[in-house]
Amino acid sequence: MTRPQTARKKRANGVESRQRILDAAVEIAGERGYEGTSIAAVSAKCGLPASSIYWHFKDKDDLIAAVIERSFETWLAAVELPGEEAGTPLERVTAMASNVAKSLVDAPDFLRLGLMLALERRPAEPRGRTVFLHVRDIASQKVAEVVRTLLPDLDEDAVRTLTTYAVAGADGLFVQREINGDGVDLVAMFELHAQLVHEAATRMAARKRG
Amino acid sequence: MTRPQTARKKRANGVESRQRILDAAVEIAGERGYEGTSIAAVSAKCGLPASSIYWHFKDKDDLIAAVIERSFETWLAAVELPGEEAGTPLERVTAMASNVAKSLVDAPDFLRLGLMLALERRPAEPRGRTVFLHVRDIASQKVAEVVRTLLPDLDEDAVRTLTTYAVAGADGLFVQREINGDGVDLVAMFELHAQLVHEAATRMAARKRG
DNA sequence: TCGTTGCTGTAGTGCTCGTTCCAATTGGAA
DNA sequence: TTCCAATTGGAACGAGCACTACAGCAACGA
Repeated sequence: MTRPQTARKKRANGVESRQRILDAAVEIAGERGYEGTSIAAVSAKCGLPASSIYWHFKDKDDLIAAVIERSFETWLAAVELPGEEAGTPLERVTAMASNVAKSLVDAPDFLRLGLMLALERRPAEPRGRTVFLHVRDIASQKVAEVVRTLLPDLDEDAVRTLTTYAVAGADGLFVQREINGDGVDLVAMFELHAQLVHEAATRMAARKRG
Repeated sequence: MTRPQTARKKRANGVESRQRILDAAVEIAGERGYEGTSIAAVSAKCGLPASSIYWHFKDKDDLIAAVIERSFETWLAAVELPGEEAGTPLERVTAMASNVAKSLVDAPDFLRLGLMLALERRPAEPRGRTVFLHVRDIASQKVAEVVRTLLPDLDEDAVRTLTTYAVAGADGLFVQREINGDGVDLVAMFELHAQLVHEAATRMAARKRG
């Protein structure tokens, strides 16, 4: 292994081990879902014994929740509405959609695991599911805020409808790409989606004014 | 193997038992996914011992595949494009979307389980996943056929893009409803979706002609 | 030098899983 | 009646699961 014989790490491995466990867990959980993620598999992939995993995390539930939390933070950073200097509202929202698409292509594990957790209806809901629904809510509110910023005329009902539709389209296009692979140009589809949502939004705003 | 087959009485329970097993399995698998569906749970729910399940189905994989197959048939029957007497193309496609939405509200287990299977990436792919991807492909082709019927001018590239987008929207809206519950009016959202897709389609057709 | 803290390594625990084996039961065919 | 095939019932299997108990060891503060 990569254990430096000179100048041993300060303390043991603490922080780094935690990261290694999370790295292994996000990969396995992103592929196999909650039940499919065994502690033994995570242990094998990160090279640390099960007892280390249980030293860092309370139980499997806690581990999965931490996986969701960490990968959401990474992912959220990639999703920002470009500033006004980036052009017209349509151009800005299209650029944002394009960024979301790229981040989903680069790191699909987060959303794949999240959707699997969200779809399951187990009697005792895992904490990971709750965490995902929470961070997903944050993302939704961000989308709603973007809609309000770009089209201040819209009433809250329209904002809610558009937000639901926008997020649903993102989920659905992601799923399509997961299923059909590279046959789906996710960036192009997201840009089309942004365009259609923008169109629907302006029409709703016009109808309200008219 | 020529058997008289004269309105024979059910020997033991044969066909009915098979249905009972499938009924129990579709419910559990729709809630808990592949790994979460244990033979013991199915056995408990349908009241038949595990050995009966293994008499009717080769193994767990075979059972899940049969679940997908049967529920797809039920579901597909609900999805037809209304005939020309139903009005304009937009009205017809909107009505079709509305029907799909209703069928998903009534029987969400099929798509929920299918999406869970589709998202998982296990080393040895379960047959249920293959079956779902196959029946999903059938549904997609049906959508493509509807697009071609209503707008014969479109080239195949546009048809493919529109089909992908239409199916993705359906998946995404379904997921939204699974997550947010009755807060999402699935029928209304599907009708909005149909409208936007129709709009995009006519614009694509016009751009080609122009 | 000593004790404490932080983490790793080994070797389990009891439980549930998918699956199998085989002995009953049951109703029609001979 | 006897036989057979279609089912059911029950018990057991080895494997893998989440999780734990506990000893060992490296680095610090004292």
